Amino acid sequence: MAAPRLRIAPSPTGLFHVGTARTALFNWLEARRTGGTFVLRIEDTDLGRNLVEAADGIQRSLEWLGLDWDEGPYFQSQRRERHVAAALELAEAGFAYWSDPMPLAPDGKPERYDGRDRDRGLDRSPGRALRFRSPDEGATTVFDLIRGEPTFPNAVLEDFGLLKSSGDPLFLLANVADDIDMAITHVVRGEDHLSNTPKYQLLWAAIAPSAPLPVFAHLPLIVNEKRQKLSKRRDKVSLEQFRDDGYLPEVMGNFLALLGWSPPDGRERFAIGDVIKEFSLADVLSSSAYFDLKKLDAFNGDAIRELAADDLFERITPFLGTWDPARVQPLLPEVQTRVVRLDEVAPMVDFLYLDEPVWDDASWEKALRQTTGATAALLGAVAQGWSACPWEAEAVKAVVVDAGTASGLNLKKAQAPVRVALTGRAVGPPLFESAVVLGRGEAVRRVRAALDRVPALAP
RNA sequence: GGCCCCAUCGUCUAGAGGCCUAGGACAUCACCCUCUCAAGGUGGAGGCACGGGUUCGAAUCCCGUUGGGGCUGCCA
Repeated sequence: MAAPRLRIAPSPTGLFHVGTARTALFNWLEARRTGGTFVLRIEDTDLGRNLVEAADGIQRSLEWLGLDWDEGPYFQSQRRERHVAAALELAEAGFAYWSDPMPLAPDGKPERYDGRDRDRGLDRSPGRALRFRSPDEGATTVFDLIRGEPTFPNAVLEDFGLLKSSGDPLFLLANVADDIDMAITHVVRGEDHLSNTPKYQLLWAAIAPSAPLPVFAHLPLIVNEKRQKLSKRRDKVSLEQFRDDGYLPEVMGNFLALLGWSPPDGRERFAIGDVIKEFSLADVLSSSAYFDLKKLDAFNGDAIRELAADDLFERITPFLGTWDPARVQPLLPEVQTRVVRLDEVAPMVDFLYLDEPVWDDASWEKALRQTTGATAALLGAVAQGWSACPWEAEAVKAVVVDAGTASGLNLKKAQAPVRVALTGRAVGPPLFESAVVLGRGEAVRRVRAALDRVPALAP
């Protein structure tokens, strides 16, 4: 048997959908496992909805995930003539017929087509669309690696459109014609296409009766918490968004692979490249999968913690914007166990870069309560101690411990106002390491500045 | 409405008739550790939608019910 040919065929109508990413991944895995060919085809037939930058976004997203393609990108819009020619041949052969627009319903949309033009023998003319004449009898069976052999009565298939009244090709026509021309052998796509597949097969047989039909694999849908297909309108679905939020590409690939499939040995954490040999479309589950952000976060946090220091440094740099990453580098090991996403780093260490920390009043009030009337004495002692002690974490800590003891406060309480003084917040990376990185001068200055904010008449 | 698909802890899943007293992961709860917050460690709670069959034996096979979803566009 000839080497398989698979394709990912996204439409450039917006950001890259995670569902498309998962479909691309499974196509890629199957292509790589079998030594087949992975084709990228941009389905931009709907000129009105295309976004020029989206096609580029598709390619960059695939690259980001590490999914390389062997052919393409092909652009469907550039194959318009071939699609139209195929459609006209279909009309000529009686597989399709011309049809007038349907009257508008009260809601302003055209009514559902009822087959009224089937036998009118209308000519091709401006304003008329071309429709496929679906068989009235018989049934069409789809051979699906994941779902078995669903069979559809042909009578329920509507006479779907091939060409718009503008003359432009529609999805099914372009999709099938291209799959024929590109000799696609495996159509791996979302389950939402399953119901369209009998139409796909009928069209294929009409255009290229001698070409063997591809084998199908309809992947389970990725759904939201309401178990509905992920939608761009209500759900967070763009890969670009996940990238910008600081999810690691290898984690996204790993997580997406687990939606509907798992390696035979049951392990959950893996690189997609390591799982090629174990992958099998036949092992893909058939029930829909919820996209669980919590689990993605857990995976991402784990992966961040496993990063080597220099790797982490490189990955964090773009998330710091204009800030010099070298400044935070000494604190990175402490930051590493505290972030789940890369975009959490900047707000966690902003105090190192800003002239004044972002002051959180609630944190300060809480710190004052923990130290009651001793805040001023405590901060005074810390400022004095820090001015003279060796500038390393242990010594810096000892100063706070001693200052606390002198005020009758344990370290847990004593560190609170000091932390707010330095970082502006009640939570953050370990205080003493942070102080060391901040620098003696600035640290002491901030403690003194905080001293001025202690209420004169403490409760 | 019609057609099609689906159904194991809250979630992702393991499970292809006896290995199941249903395993793992995330989430959750408790405890330990602890300068905040994390991380880490230990332990706990939690599921085969329901009803019929088939079988010596069913989470696994069959039928039905219920529930959920998809498609039904001159979108893809």
